[in-house]
Amino acid sequence: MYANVIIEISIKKLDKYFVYKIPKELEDKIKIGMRVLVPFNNQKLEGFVMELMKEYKAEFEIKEIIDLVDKEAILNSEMLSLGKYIANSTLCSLISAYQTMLPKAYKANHNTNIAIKKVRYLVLNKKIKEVSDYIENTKYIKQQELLEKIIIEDKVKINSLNSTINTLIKHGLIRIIEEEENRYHPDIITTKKEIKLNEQQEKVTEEIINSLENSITYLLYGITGSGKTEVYIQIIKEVLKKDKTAIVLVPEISLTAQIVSRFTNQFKDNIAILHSGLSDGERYDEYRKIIKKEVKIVIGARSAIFAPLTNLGIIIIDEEHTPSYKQDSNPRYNAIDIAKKRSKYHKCPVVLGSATPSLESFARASNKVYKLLTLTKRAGLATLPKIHIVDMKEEVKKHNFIFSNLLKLKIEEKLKNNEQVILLLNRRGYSSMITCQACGYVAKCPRCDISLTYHKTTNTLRCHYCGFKTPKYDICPNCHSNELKDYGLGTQKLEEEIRKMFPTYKIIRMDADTTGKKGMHSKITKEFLEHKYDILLGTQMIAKGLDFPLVTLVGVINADMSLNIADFRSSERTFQLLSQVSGRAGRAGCPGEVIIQTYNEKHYSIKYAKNHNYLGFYQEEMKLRKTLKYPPYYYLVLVKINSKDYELGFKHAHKIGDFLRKNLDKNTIILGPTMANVFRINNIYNYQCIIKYRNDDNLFKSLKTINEHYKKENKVDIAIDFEPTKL
DNA sequence: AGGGCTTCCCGA
DNA sequence: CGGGAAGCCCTC
Repeated sequence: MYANVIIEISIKKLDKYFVYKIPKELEDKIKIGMRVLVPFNNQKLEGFVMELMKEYKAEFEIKEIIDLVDKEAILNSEMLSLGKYIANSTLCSLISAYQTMLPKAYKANHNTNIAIKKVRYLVLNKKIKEVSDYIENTKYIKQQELLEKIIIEDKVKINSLNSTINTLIKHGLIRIIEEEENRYHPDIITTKKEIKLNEQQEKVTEEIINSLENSITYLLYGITGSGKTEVYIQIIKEVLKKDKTAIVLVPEISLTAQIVSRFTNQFKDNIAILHSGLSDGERYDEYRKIIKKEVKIVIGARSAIFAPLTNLGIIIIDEEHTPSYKQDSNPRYNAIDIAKKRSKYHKCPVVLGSATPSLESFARASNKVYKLLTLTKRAGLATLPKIHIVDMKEEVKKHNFIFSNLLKLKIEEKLKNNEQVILLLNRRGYSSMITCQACGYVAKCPRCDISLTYHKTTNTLRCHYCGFKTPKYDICPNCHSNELKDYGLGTQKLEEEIRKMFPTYKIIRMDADTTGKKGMHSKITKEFLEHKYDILLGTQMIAKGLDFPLVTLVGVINADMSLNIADFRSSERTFQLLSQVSGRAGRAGCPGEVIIQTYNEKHYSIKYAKNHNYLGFYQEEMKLRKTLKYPPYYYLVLVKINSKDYELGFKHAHKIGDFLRKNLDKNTIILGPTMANVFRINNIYNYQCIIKYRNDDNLFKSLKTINEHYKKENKVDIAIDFEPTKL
């Protein structure tokens, strides 16, 4: 017998089947989806068995499989076909598709030693009666204590042996057992008891429950605080009753103790949790719970969509508009896509939930591709917060550069009432750039076309693209004057300013720099929730999914930052961000207020956010998308052409542009090649073509041809991104 | 990816 | 002439 195997090297050139002979003794053990150890060009490598064949004729020498890696296949048939679907639809290598579907513990050459953690316990080896007799007759207190402890607790965990234990074992009174241990124990906060659903929630839940056997995609559009999570929980309860399983996806950043607790309070240990905060070992343990069918619910970030649950009954994707559901590196898959694929396989519904659905999703709901369900009322007694817009152009005249009078006033007021405040500023670091007042010099990254950000806490200048850092200097390297000045506002400077303004209050900053270490994110949110701080300031990571009952004021320091990004989605992103962060204010009964500071107070995404008017925003933005020929009216493909060699990149970018123009439909629009937004990153030059199309039969075939062609090219790298999240 | 083989460049 | 870096090829 022979096997077609894919090799665990994720390189475009090796993206094909290799044939191996199966040794006689492995013939009845080997299965498709198993990992095998094979000889490959003087190396021993791992690979996946993709096909089994009785005969194979070849003009090259066929080598033998060395051994099986697992006893069972680690890719079941659904996963096998999902991987092929990803490879085919995103034009990535098959092996990289499987690698993203599996936890690191199943990958070859994962240098870390991820083993199953075993813990030793002491248990009784004799009847309690005999042990009790022994306790009464022995004179050793240590032995008595230990035996009593075992009697009470059934089993006692030990790290090492000692003479007490050894003696008792020798007497046959106790013995050691080994058990597998799960490393991950999420922080559990006991949350409010089960809330009674309001009429709307009831109706929505019922609608979904009534068609749990169908592969339908629902768009659950529910304003912030309308109790979407409660609806999810009710649906899952129903799914479990049918002995089926559930996947819940949430954005990475909101996968904190808070949301997890909502589910664990309800479903106890019937849940596996998968997110990037876990160590490889913890992740392995969580994953094994799924394989061993110990859990029926999986909650996780993007890649949890691949959880190998069988008999899926529902897939829920919360905050469906979040761009992070699309992976923006190699297998450029979209978790929502995968969800739909799995929903077809399992004949179960997908629920996409959001307070600010993506235009694509809402348009699909309007066209009846998705079934629209709405929640328009906030759960409980909460009302929507009042939103004030502050025109910063006027404030600047009063020399208020960071805080408007109104914001200052309101912060004081809330703090005096012993309430909490959240401030959003979507830029980390201290200031956005360093320039010389004398000669106009701007500090730039030597490897990228981007100016360096000053980080005061480490006194360094950093590049937010490639990670380059250099100590801050006070003398201009160009004209040697000492007139270097920093411009722009980052979270570090904001923190400094607030501390100056409110020295007696406790302030905490949350951004990529303060949450770098494992567990910091949940630590900060937990402590803020416990009111150990009065003000939380941070980047957009504070905007999502968190629920702080004492927060009555949310301030957006500069709403223009996300507006000024050159991307056709910047208005949509701004509207979503403002709506999300506004939702943080005034949840549990006490009314909330939001202050948005901006230089574009007339901009429609700010105006509609002020009035909590999603539909108004949707309609206005859709008009624009239509005239500008952007999604949802057109589909997009981004073709990136990268090279270390400026000239070569240019040449190939044009070659690709010409090829596309020659081969694609005449109604398809091809933009470029142009230099990418940031042309040079880490000394690599980035060119791009953008394709806009509605339907084009030649498109996929042509892109595939390009992709195949550049597998062989070493000096130019291309990446094809279907439905990119940013341009 | 990574190892082996060829090519090419330069010098105490 | 020789060593070492750089480029190129192959992998069932």
